[in-house]
Amino acid sequence: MRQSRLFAPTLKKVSNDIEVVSHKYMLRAGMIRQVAAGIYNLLPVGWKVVQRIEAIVREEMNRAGAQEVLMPAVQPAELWQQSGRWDFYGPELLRFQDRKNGDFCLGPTHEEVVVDMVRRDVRSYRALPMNLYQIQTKFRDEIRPRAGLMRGREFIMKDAYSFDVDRAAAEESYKQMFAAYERIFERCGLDFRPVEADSGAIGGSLSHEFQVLADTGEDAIVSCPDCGYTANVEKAGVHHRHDAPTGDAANETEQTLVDTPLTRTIEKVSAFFSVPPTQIVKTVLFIADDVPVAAIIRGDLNVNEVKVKKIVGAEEIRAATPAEMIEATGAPPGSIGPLGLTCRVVADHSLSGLPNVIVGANKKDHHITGVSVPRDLPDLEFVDLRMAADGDPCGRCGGSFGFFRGIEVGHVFYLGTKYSEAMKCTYLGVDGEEHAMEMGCYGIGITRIMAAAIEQHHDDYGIMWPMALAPWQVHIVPLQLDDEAVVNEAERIYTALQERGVDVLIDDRDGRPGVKFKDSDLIGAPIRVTISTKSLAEGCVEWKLRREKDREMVPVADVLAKIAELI
RNA sequence: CGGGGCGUGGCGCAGCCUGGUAGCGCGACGGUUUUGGGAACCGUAGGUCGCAGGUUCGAAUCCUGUCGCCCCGACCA
Repeated sequence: MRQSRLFAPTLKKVSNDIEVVSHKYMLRAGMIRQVAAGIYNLLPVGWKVVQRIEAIVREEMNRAGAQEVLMPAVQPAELWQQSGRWDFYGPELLRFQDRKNGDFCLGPTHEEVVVDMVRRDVRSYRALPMNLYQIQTKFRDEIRPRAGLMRGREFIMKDAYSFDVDRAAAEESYKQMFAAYERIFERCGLDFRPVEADSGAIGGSLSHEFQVLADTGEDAIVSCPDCGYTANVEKAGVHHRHDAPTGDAANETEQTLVDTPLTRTIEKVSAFFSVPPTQIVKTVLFIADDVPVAAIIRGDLNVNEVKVKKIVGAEEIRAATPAEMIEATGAPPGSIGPLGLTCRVVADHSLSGLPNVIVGANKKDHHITGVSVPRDLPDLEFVDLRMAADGDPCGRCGGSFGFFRGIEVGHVFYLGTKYSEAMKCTYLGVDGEEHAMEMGCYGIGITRIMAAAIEQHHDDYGIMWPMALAPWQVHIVPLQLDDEAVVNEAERIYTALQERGVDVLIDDRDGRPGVKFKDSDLIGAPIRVTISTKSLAEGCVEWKLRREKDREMVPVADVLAKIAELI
């Protein structure tokens, strides 16, 4: 590509409130431009990188035996009503009507459509297993899109769906996809971890996220250095060490009702009584499928909503509003507690056996001291409700969790028969009976990979593409365009590389060296070859790798071979 | 959905508090000189100040409403 013709409007500056590196550099390198909140144009450079990622994904998906299809972005409500998600999905699903007032939506995912496609034409166990994938534009009307392509409303996704005869076969498909994903992210040059994840609203029971390590990531992950257990904090099990004091009668004290004005938070209660947060019971009220549930935990810890949801077996869960708290407990936020509640109470292991704690009194601005958990709350069952944090004991082995942040670039789910049953996607088995197909679904955020790659590969000057994702592997930068020798040599290398199938960009613009170097660093091709009057006088060109500081003079005759070594 | 902020030539910003000629830097175009890390000079073009009302002799500036965008939190396959 000739840079004089390239539509890559590079910028020296972007607005001050663009903070995330990948967002900034994609704008500055002229890869993307915003159209609306969370909606972007991909300019030639950005699109080229997307195509690189897509090519890798296709190769590995095909290698894993999946078949590519293309499903529509616009989907009829009817299918979503069949799966039950038309009512369940909420405002993230962008709905609209056609001219005949028929209901439609823009697909945020494609379970419904793919199941419909398969159920129409796949009738026999002989056709299974089957794995169908597509690379397609998704739309999710996110509450708050942010950080450029990191969380857009419209984005490009690879989604795959596997169909199998039984659970064992489905798990085999899952494993194949898992392995394919490892190869894909490896080839993309990303430092990533597969982590155990909550399966969320999409359902199913077995689920892993592929997280790219980055401080700007939105997800929190804990990992145990001892046993290797790695999980999203939403899912991570926390070990219960039995280091809590036992409920000795000798330690037990009388309950006392205390007037505690202005103590709405654990910190304030802690300060009021001059006791550590570990001697306070934190009570959090949730509404699980319209029913209030109180979760209690030691004051220094946080309740994991997802764990509560699982324990009570709810479809949906949310924090209660202040009005709901008063209705359920008689007290506003800050004063609720576990004693005398009529709603269900679930307790974290951390409270087991505690003899002398402070709880909310379920009376505005009052707490009760001297509460003994074994004596006063004898019927509790203790479970793991704790939001995993840095240093917490690993749920598998009790080791100490490390904490890091990640960008979710892939997610694999085992779905079971959730959709196939709801939508009657069945096959005729060897036994001559109809069976619901066992499904899995597997997503990769293509545009998000591009953002994640930049998060991991950049410096103060711009992007440092991994070879596999680079829009161009080689950037040729001739400096003196009025020097025929310089131009000729640059053109010779340019043509030779093209003939060898190398993707190469030549800066044939008549500009000053500084401008060319800045743009080159910004766009981030891995190899830069600078050709100047000075270097040619020695029979050399200047060789510079984007990732490395040093430049090197390389004889003109050796350049092509040297490039071949790296590509 | 709660909190905060911003909409002024293509881009980045000042001006607003205290109403009275719309300004700076970059970019673009023409020219001269330049050419190893975002050049200098001369000249040119380009703005209904997000939109709609209101107050006023007069509104980018004050008031009301509205739309859009950004950030934090909550939310999220």
